[in-house]
Amino acid sequence: MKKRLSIHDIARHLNVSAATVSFVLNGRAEENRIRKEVADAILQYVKQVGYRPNRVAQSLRTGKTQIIGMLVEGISNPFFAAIARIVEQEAYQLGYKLFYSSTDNDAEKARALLTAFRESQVDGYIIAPTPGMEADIRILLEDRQPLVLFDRAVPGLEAPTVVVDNYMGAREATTHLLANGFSNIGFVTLDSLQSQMVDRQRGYLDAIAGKQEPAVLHIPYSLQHHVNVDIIRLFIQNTPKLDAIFFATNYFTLAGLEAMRSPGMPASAGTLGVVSFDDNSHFNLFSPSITAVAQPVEELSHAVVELLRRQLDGSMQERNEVIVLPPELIIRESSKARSQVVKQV
Amino acid sequence: MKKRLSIHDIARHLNVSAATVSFVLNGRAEENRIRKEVADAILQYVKQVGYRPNRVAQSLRTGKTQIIGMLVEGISNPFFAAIARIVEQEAYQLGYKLFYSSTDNDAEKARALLTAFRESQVDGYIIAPTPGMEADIRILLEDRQPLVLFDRAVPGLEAPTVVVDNYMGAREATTHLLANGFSNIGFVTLDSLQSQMVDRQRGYLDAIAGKQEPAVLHIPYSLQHHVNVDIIRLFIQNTPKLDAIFFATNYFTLAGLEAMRSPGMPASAGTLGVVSFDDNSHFNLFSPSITAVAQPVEELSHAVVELLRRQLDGSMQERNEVIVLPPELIIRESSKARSQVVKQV
DNA sequence: CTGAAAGCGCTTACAG
DNA sequence: CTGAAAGCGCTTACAG
Repeated sequence: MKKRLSIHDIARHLNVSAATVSFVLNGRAEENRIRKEVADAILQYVKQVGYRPNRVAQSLRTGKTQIIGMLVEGISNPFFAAIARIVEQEAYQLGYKLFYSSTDNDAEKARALLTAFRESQVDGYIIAPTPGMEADIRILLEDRQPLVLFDRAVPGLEAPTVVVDNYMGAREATTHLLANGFSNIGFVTLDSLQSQMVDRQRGYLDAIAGKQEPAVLHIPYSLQHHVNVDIIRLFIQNTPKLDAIFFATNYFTLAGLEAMRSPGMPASAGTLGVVSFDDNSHFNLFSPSITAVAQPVEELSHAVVELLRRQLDGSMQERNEVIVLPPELIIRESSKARSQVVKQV
Repeated sequence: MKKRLSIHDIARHLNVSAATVSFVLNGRAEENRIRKEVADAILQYVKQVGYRPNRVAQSLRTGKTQIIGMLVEGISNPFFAAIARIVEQEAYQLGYKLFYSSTDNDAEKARALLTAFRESQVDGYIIAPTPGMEADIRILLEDRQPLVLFDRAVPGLEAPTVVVDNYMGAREATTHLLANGFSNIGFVTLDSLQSQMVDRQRGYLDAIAGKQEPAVLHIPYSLQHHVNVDIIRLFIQNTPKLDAIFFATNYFTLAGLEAMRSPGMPASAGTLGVVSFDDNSHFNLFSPSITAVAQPVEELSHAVVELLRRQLDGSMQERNEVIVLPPELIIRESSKARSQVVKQV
């Protein structure tokens, strides 16, 4: 009960060698011309005693762990949770387990996690890179570790990458607001030089160019939620002509909605147009429901796994493919022209 | 660059034995009376070449992986995501990595995951048990694997467990609705015999006893979201006097809110009182904001880690401790008295 | 104070 | 057709 059986225990009991057991268990009985009776006896006995090979020993011997390490920004962010979920399933089909951890966008933490993955000999890496990870990723590339970046590119680094067209998504969303009659659109974003944020801001700026002055709020990362709410509240109060806000990421949308409802806000806050980057399963339940730039989570996950698979099986030559997927604007009530909103209330 | 260094490479380069390097690296230089110059030279060289021990080899030798395997129902469920996040951090403090996977409440999938954990030689298990997992968990217990169950108990199984008081939470929520004048409260729950669901239903039934007839809707697990919406819509339409609904789990609340808004619903649907089991960071942004029975996620996570720690370090004697935490009713708008819209029958 | 050697549980070239 | 042996990279009791 206590002691787990080893392959030698199995072999001894059946009067064969460990090698024979190993071949049978790995489906290589045929090519090693093991007699069918022997193979069957092994399979039957293994099943009977519930023998399970020790993956640690297998890994030490083969150098493969069949594990993929994934670094997301935060697993409680629905966007990353959804991707992790799908990647997990697809990886499983390929015979890999997926282990994921959250970086909180902190390079130190990301580095520690990467080291842990490295020491654990994972077979491949899927990474939403934090700022400051460039050197670490470069080392992985030099050591020819299978690797895919997603959600954001690392400037100056050629690596297999999957991103959405953040620029297009942001420009389209802003243009949509303008078309619906909003004329003083604010942009609330992360104070970050990460590619996805820079691109979203460019999209916003290009859309409003010549039509209004920019009204951009940069919020530092990893403040507490209620601080974000306060900052956005001040922004709204101090930007008098504001009639709409485009939030560059989903948790700012939530903070922004809370800010608009907080006591002491000007009445106009309730009628601000709203668009969010990143969709959320709850956005259609809000009142008004929230217009969002949805990232194609399925396609994105699929592309990530595919790029990794081609490295794992050695079929990828040049490791510089960048896949850019189009986001989709999902139009709901929060961005409707004001007259329509009034009718609804 | 390509070949990773082994402890022997380090030893050879410094003209010491691998044993010496190993002792120094593991902070056991003192007790093995390694000369300080030797120890310093090793540390310095190791740092210089960036040597990283191979955890796979360490694990094979020591039998410990410093990994904890965690099985949740679904990592994209905010309740489980929050717990996984906190447990991950606390485990990390104790020197353990946390690997989590989703069972989807499917015993087959859970069993496969458990096998994978087992083969990977994880040092401990944290499990939200699915129905039908009893035998598997019993085996783990018999093999004296460190183990904590959470969110639900397995009837007939003595194991370290952390749950909230589902009965009290549900009874309190129902009583709250009654006190606010609702008199025909529906209960929408999972068609499941799992302890947490059974307890919530008992809480509801005890609260309404003698005050109204039960109006319970049992929905099978793992239907698609829109099917849940349809089922709840029919339930509302076919329960004419219904004036409030208590949803037994968070995704039913979301489906229910969507059902209430769907076209063709009686006007009264908009004024139904609502309480949800499980809070959600978005519930205060809904209109009306949603009253919820919140589980104490921090305390729960902390208790789970503590119970596991005491098994990992051998300080737990009897493995039958069950920790029951009180949930908290968070009162928001959706359960307010509807004095002005009371229609007497 | 330090080294040589065994062994964790596998896989795989090699020999017969 | 099958077995004996080496070796993956560590740790640790043992010897000196």
